[in-house]
Amino acid sequence: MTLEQLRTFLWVARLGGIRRAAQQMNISQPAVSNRIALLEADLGTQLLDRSRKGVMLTKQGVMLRTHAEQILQSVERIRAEVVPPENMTALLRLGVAETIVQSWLPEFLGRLRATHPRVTIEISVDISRNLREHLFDRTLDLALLMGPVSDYSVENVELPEFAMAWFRPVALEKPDLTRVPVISYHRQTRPYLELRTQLQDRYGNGIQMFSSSSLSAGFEMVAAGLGVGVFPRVLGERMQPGRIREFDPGWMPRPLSFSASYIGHPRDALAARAAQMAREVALEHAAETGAET
Amino acid sequence: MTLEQLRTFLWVARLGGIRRAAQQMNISQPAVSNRIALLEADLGTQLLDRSRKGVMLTKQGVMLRTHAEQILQSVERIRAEVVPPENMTALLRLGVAETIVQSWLPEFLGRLRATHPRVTIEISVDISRNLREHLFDRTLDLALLMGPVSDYSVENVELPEFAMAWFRPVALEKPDLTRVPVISYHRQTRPYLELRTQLQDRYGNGIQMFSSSSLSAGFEMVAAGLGVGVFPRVLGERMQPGRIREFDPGWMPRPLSFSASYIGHPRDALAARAAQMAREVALEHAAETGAET
DNA sequence: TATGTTTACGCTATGCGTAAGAATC
DNA sequence: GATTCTTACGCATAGCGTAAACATA
Repeated sequence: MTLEQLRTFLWVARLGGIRRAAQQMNISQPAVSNRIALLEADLGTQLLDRSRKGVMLTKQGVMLRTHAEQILQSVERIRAEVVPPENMTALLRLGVAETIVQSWLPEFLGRLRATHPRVTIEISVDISRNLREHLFDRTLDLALLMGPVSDYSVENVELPEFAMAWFRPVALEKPDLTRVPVISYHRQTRPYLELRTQLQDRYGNGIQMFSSSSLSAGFEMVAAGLGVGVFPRVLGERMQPGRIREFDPGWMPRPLSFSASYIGHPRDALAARAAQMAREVALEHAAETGAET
Repeated sequence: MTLEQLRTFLWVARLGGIRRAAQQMNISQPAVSNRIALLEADLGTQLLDRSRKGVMLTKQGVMLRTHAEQILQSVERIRAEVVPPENMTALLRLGVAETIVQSWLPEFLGRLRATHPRVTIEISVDISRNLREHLFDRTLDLALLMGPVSDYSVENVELPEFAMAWFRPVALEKPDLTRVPVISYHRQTRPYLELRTQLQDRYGNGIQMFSSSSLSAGFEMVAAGLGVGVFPRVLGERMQPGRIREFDPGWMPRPLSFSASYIGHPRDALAARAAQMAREVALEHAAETGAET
């Protein structure tokens, strides 16, 4: 019995097929078949019922699964507790929503690289909707996104909220929301949809909205006089300084809630640790700027 | 990280030396060095302090040890619970005291072979003193001996006691213990030593004792008229039928207590199971013959 | 035929033992 | 110099991927 055999067996059990497990593990499908066959031979008992659509666990397979999960969890704990962080070698595929990029991501990356210098970090900036998807297909280990991700398999570490604010070009002193376009997040994000609903409730259907998948582009549009913007307050203080102003039309959209989310099963100790670190950095950042909550 | 590496590390930790671990595992000493080196490289941290006299665990080594023991215990549990007994392939090196051989060993072996047909059983019959020793140097997996073995590393499963009795040759109606030799167990066994003390307390130093490392030889000596014997009562009923008689000199030695003993750390699931089975068989046997307790 | 498995087979790289080297008392 | 661990090196083989065969709906 080897740990690779157990790990392979668990992927087969989790994904319900040898082919799928092979794909997940980036090895050939016969290699998985072989590992399972060796494990079965070693234990002298059948673990899988092979059928047309994938595989089912036998009674022994079910029992093995429990133990195997425990074992691999212990292995994870070894990596988390025994290995000094500065020696930890791994790849962390990190997905980040742009709002985070523009506020405290640099501090977070700095801290992460300081404590885990041998960890390679691979960053994808995307809208939360896509980040969530990539979390599920396991092409991301950790996502800093508009959360939480409500799925039983995902662990969410709550991050501080971002208070929203209205921004206008300097020239436009008293914007009339029924006549000026409102610029905000990407069409497929929650804040965009919420904002549209609220605008329609208050001002009817005549409202014109622009959406931008890039925050800085959105701010640029506001600064250029194309309309007013609804963005996190803290970002306005550092983007387009002097070219935009905050204003109060009498109401505010809800603050944006973010989370650091990762797959909890199988547990990735590094992702868990990084998520906690993200929370710490974000809280410190919020305390300094004093504005996010 | 592989299970072999963890197992090897544990032996090094337990025995305090790479050479000793190699000896224990029946592999070359550089092989052990290499496994440890690979494990250290994998975890990116030093696990052992190499010194002149064996090795010491580092802080990380101590932490790893705990987790590794847990992991290998889980592996043991898999073998014990997931594998059907009839498919369990293993070698059980069994040490047995002759008293057991002469009473219920055959039933025990029969049951063991029935439930675990693929397990190879290797039997050594010896006096308990030597069995105990071979348990410690790990050349025995399980010993059925006069117990218990009082050592923190040994698990003892209590077996039914054997009541003792006095036997005489048919011809010698009323033996005088001060004049007739007393025949019993091997010189280095506890019952022999206890018996000698009691005889000296009661009759002074004049007592003559014969000892036999073979029970059947001891009975033969009694039958042949060389002296009286002190042996488990149940054995007298089947050995030398008709040629010996029980008698009562007014006192009895203490009953013999036996145990099924095995090393508890690292735990051997098969030995543990066999020990329980020995207890069951022995209790049934005692109930049938009705004489042992 | 489409899907998912096992079997067959050549090849690479891991990990063994032997033998020699290095360190420590 | 005795003891114990590491390094060096040739070699066997465990386990990989490719390709083909097999099973089942």
